[in-house]
Amino acid sequence: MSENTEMCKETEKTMGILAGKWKPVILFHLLYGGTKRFNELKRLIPTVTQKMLTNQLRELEQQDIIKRIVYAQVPPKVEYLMTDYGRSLQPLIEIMYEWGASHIKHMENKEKDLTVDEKSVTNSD
Amino acid sequence: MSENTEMCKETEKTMGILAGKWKPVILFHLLYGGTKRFNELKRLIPTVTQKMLTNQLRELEQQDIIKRIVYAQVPPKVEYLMTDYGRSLQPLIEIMYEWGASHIKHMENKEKDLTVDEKSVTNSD
DNA sequence: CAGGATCCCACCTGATACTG
DNA sequence: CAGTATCAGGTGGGATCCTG
Repeated sequence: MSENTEMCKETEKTMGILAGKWKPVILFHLLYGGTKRFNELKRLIPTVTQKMLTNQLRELEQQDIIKRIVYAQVPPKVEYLMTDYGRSLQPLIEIMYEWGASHIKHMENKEKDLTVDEKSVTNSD
Repeated sequence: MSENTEMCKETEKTMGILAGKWKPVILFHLLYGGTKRFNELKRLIPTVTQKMLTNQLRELEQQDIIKRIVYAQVPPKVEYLMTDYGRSLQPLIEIMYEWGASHIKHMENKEKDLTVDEKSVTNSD
């Protein structure tokens, strides 16, 4: 964890995996929801477009985070699931989730502070 | 940590903080190197431009992650440091760092695997 | 020293249409 | 079903020049 050695390429690498608007959401669903088909993910993430979903899934696949299984059958069927390696991201996703949750509260409290700063301070609700 | 509740806005919030090419690096330096002046950061991150450094610092400041202290003096002096709240990101940055480090090794090993896949498999080194 | 202002481009993102 | 192809828009990021 040295500060000066060629800056922290490690955190950048991690960001390289997580960067991309939909990747954390995809990982979240695959981690906690298990194997999913393409359209299942699409339903779970209604605001994503096919293009972007495909895009992000491909990148995660190339990075060995998720696995893509194609079934050679007439109604195409493709499944996505976490690789063992991808599962190592779970603690990170979990921390991100928890930090995000507390961050949301933090911001809400800041709002309140601004709202009540003119009211009586004795009211400690 | 439910899967279906309005998708995981929490992880997205966290990404909202960390997104930006230079933010993790900046946070890394401020977390482990302490208070830094503008040009100190610029020296520590040689490939960043003034514009982007300013940009990312401003965003982190607005998000209450870092604090910007301006000294009203003739040779301008501005210091940046983590807020108490920003410091709560430390475990996250640390996990990102560690995961990134192991990821780099993981990828190096994949390269090696591809290199030796034609050699004798009996060599279990 | 610590930026602000401008120009520029690549790529990220999205909507729509089409296909094996 | 699970994409691909194409077009269009917005934004992140970078280079350069200028300033209090």
